[in-house]
Amino acid sequence: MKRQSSKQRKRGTILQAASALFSDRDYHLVLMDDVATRARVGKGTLYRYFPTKEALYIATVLDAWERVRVEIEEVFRDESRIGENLETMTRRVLTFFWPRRHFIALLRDSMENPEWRRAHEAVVLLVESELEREGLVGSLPGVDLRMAVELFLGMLRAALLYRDARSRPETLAHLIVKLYLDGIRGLSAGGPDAIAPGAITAGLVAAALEEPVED
Amino acid sequence: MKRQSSKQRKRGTILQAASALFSDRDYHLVLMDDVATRARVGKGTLYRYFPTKEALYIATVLDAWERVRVEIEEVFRDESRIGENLETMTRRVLTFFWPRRHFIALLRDSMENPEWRRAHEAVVLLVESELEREGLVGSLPGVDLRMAVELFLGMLRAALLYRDARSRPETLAHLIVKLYLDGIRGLSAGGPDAIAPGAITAGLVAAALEEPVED
Amino acid sequence: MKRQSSKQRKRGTILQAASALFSDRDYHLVLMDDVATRARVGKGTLYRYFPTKEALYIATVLDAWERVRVEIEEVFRDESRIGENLETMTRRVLTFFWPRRHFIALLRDSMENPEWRRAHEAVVLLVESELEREGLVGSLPGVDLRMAVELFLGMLRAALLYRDARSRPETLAHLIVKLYLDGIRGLSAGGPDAIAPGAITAGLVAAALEEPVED
Amino acid sequence: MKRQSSKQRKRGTILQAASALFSDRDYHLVLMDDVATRARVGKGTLYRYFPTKEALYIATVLDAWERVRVEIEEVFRDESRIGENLETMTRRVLTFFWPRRHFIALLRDSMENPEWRRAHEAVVLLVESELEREGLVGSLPGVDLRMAVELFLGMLRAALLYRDARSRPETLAHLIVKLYLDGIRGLSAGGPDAIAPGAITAGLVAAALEEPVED
DNA sequence: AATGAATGAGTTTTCATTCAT
DNA sequence: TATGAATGAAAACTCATTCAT
Repeated sequence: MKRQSSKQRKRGTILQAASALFSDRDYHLVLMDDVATRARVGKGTLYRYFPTKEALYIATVLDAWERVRVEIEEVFRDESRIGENLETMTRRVLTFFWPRRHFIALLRDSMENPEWRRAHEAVVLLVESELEREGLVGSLPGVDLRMAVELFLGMLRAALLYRDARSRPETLAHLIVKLYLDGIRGLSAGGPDAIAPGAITAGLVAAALEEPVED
Repeated sequence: MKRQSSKQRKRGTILQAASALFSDRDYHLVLMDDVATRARVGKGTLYRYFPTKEALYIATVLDAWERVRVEIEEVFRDESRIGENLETMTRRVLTFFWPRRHFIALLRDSMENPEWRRAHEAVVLLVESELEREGLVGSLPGVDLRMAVELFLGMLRAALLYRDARSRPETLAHLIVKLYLDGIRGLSAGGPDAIAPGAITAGLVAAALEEPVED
Repeated sequence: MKRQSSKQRKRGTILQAASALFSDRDYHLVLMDDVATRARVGKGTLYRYFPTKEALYIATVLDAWERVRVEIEEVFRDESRIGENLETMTRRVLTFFWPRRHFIALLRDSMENPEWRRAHEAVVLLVESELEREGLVGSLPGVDLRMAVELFLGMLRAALLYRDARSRPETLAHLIVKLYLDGIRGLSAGGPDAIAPGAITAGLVAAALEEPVED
Repeated sequence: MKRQSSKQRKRGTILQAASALFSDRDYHLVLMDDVATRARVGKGTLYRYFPTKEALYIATVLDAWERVRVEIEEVFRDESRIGENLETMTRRVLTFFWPRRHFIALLRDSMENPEWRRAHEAVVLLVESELEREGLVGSLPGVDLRMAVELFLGMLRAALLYRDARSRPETLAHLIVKLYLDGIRGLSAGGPDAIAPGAITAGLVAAALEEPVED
């Protein structure tokens, strides 16, 4: 059962090489030659496993999301008390990405490609379900649950991208989760007033709109 | 009101064309020909103002950051009560970027280039000083002020990237600021306990470390 | 009579700037911008005096040959005893080009352009007539006078191109002229035997010819 | 007879194509596309063997010098009587270049590039050693051996560049060598007087010096 | 099945020439 | 008449993809 076919194993090797490269530098700075060299296969072999460079890239990103999903799912499988799961997951994700700093770059443009969107969605849903299970956001007036999760993930990304030498994944995980949960609780306590949009200067909106969007 | 030299005006025209293109698609999918066509100048003219394509790109990103900084600075110039400024700023930034959705892509990898890092830093410092002025984070035990700001910006980015058709900048601004401020206040109230890192499975860390970072 | 029109003066200025540049580096490394800058005129002005870059280059080379011709002619105008004139001329030419080392580069490809060929020819004829007047080569059996002159000029070029720090124009002039005249005298003394071509290995010629000339 | 690796053979093919083109027209008039077409390889292949156009050009010139050196060395390997070798070599070089008239253009600016200078030097040394072996120039008072060789090569170049339809390599070889050797012998017979520089008009030197070198 | 040499379409960049001021 | 900003045709070079071995 565990034995992968030699084919699958080589595919994995290539994917791993591509991951390392794509998360380190921009798509167009990674040459197929580089991938082949790193994976220790001939360049032609790459094309036996992935029809184009883009296909390889897409597979790489999907694979990255999948790893995150698995990482998170594992945590959520065991039942614990509220708040505990979220922090464990956060800690785990941060720890996983800690030595793969640039790996996060692969998770960025997730909306462009339908497959990526789906992979991103899967993670969002997972976190969403957890938040709901913990009774945190379900009843918030006017708050979009999906967006609430995205905000949370946004903080995770920021933490990974802008951490400094003294940062520790555990400390950051605790910080982020506490901040987030307290914030969320504040929202639900705030009542209808909480979502009052606040007056916005008509002029500002007008200005923003009159300037041609596309240029 | 201030008359710009013809030179500055043309530079601006080119920058605007480049912005539109670079925020719509990837660097390598934007041809200098495209920029020239859009800016309605000859290709050679591009090179009179920017020595290379990369220089043009860098200038474009710097310009984007500068616009954001100006946007924010304007708000922070007038004194108001706590929370008000932050929300106004957030609303303003969101509104500014609302019709320039992909523009945010330009602000991403800000750490790669020293100039970008500096531009990013300038914005972070601005927000930081505001948070401090409002007495929000200065006294937080164990919380890195810089990181606190990055987390906030991370939510802003997420909001812009993953907003849906029903999202409104004002609503999101209110949501984010409330969540953030409540969370921050919770942290300062939490005391030393708040930053207890929480036990982390030794195995997890070990696993993360033993796996070659580079793969 | 001496007053040149302002037009002629400016033409001269441009030509001088072009000379300095073209003799220092290859044609395609000299930009019209450089010439304009050096001549302290606008780029457009260049085109009022020379229709194209190539025309400017051609004029530059012609001008260089003309300077050499004038230099030589002056010497040949006054009558002296045999050998004296040739050495004086040689000394003069070497001295003239001494500080203009690369200038000689301008005089190279003289066969390509009909005007250059004519200018080159004029100098050759001048030297030729001098050699003949001195009774040196006129009666040589089987020796092409024209070629005899070219061989002499070939040594001049070599002297200028490959001189070293210790070389002095006067010493070289003396050396070259003495070597040349003694050589020439030897030829005329040698009799018909002197020009027996010497057997050439048939194989060598064959080999040279069978290899496609154009490759 | 010696089987070259396919790699070396293709390199040779490219070099040959480049030679033909570069000796026919100026560097900048030879397009990499032309070279590729003539060598019957794809443009990319050119760059697999030579990193830049300039590198290809440099290699072409080096190759030309190398051919000449080999040509000369072969002659000098067998011992013969004085004067014989020099004429044989000259004949051989002239014969070799006879159908490759423009090829000589490749050997021109040999001082610019250190590698070229070395290649040029190698040929000079070869001839130099032959002259010395024949006891021709070693004892010349005040005559720079190196320069003596350069003068000789200067005549060779002139012969190739300015030959006409009736010229024959054997005749020219005989002429040049006789002229040269008689001249050289005259020098050694001339005694110290021979190198008296001859008075030079102070005014001329002054004029040469005062005129800005750079114009 | 695996390889890596060969390919050429596609890009950036240069610079002689023009022309509005 | 003189200028130099603007232009775009032309040229070097790259790299994903193919295919003979």
